[in-house]
Amino acid sequence: MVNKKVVARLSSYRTALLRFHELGFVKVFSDTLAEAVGATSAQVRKDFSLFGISGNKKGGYQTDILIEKLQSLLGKDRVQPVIVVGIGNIGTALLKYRGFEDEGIRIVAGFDLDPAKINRKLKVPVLPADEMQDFIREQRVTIGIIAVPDAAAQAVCDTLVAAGIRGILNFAPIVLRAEEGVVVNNVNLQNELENVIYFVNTLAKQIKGK
Amino acid sequence: MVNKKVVARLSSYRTALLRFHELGFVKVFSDTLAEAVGATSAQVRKDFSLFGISGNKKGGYQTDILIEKLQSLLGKDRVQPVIVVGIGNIGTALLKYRGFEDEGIRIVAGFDLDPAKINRKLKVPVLPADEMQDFIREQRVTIGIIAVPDAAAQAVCDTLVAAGIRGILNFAPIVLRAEEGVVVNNVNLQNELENVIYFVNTLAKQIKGK
DNA sequence: GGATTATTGTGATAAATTTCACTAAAAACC
DNA sequence: GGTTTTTAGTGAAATTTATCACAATAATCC
Repeated sequence: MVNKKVVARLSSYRTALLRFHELGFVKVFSDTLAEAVGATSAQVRKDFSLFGISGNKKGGYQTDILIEKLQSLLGKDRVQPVIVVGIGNIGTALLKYRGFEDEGIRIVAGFDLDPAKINRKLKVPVLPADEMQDFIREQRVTIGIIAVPDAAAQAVCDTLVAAGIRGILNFAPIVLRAEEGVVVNNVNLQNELENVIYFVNTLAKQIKGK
Repeated sequence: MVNKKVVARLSSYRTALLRFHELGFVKVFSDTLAEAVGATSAQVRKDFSLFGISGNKKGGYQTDILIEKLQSLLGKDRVQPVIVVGIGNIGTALLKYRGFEDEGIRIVAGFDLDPAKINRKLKVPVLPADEMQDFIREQRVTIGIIAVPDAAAQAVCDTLVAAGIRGILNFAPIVLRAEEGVVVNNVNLQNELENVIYFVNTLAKQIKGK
């Protein structure tokens, strides 16, 4: 069954494959790829099998074809417009990050309540929050990133969904409630850091899972 | 068995509990907490049981005591000094984020190769990369955040570990190799966003897992 | 062209994680 | 003080996820 973890591995395979391709690898084997992403070769093959991707007995997978298939699965064959709500520290980092452009992701605008943050002249403009819904509808944006304080996150989520957003990457440390059919993925950087601290303090070796 | 996922839930329980405490909740029940973090009540109890945390039949858990125990488990009873390597977009966001201070995490310095980024006058100074090892040793820092380009990440990792770093939060999209006993936690924001895009494109409802 | 080798694809198995469902105990009620 | 109610704690069961191990097959070698 396709779940978050498998899709995350798909992304990792793709990233690794782009490197291999750059290095001139015409074909790649499941165990090479496995090593590159920290998985087992059987898992790589099982994952591919799940998405109907097949290779060649003895010949491995042809790098460019494989990349092509992953691109398609991950929605890279068209540019995905994304907005960022909350132009604080993380929001700003995401707005400024130029690497997304090469990856089929275009941050098209940021939104904030604070008038001091508004700037329409930027390559990626920062607009007032009250223009957000119209913008989403007009530009047909379906993906949003929430990077506002936790107290505001649910309201922002509701507004986004009402305007047509179907997928949310949420950095606020709360569980967002959204109607069926809306994808919510939570990232909590403080939790991630606390995880490291926990395992360092308990002298564990490698973090299991993820 | 204690794994990354359980510890992540521990962090989430703690965050939710702080809110409950602020709202004046003296005690809290497993299903209240479960709802707040998007888990089941049985899971909350199992998790607590794993860490030897117990409540009261019918009475739930006393909020302040529970918070105290989680604080201790997550290393909040002493301030954890952390350094950030790579003062790009994410690195800058982490350096500037003031919220860590209240959470027992102190970003004590940033490091970068680019002389233009160096600034010793800041509240959190940004120092040249070649001062990093001495700094780590002198300040006895054990946790590091890697926010450098992927090509540089492994070298930074090696340097950090050689200087005494025991835990790494890695934002570079590669698998870091580190000796046994060094904790590595990988966060890949592009993957997280691609995950949302995938599930939106395949019309899925809620992301399973995580 | 037959034998050998390397690698995929996958059913079976194992391991990990979560949920179920029930017991026990404490509190509240009458 | 007994009865009822509520919730923790936890073995057992179910589900999910990952690994194993081997058959099938294509390339290579001799």
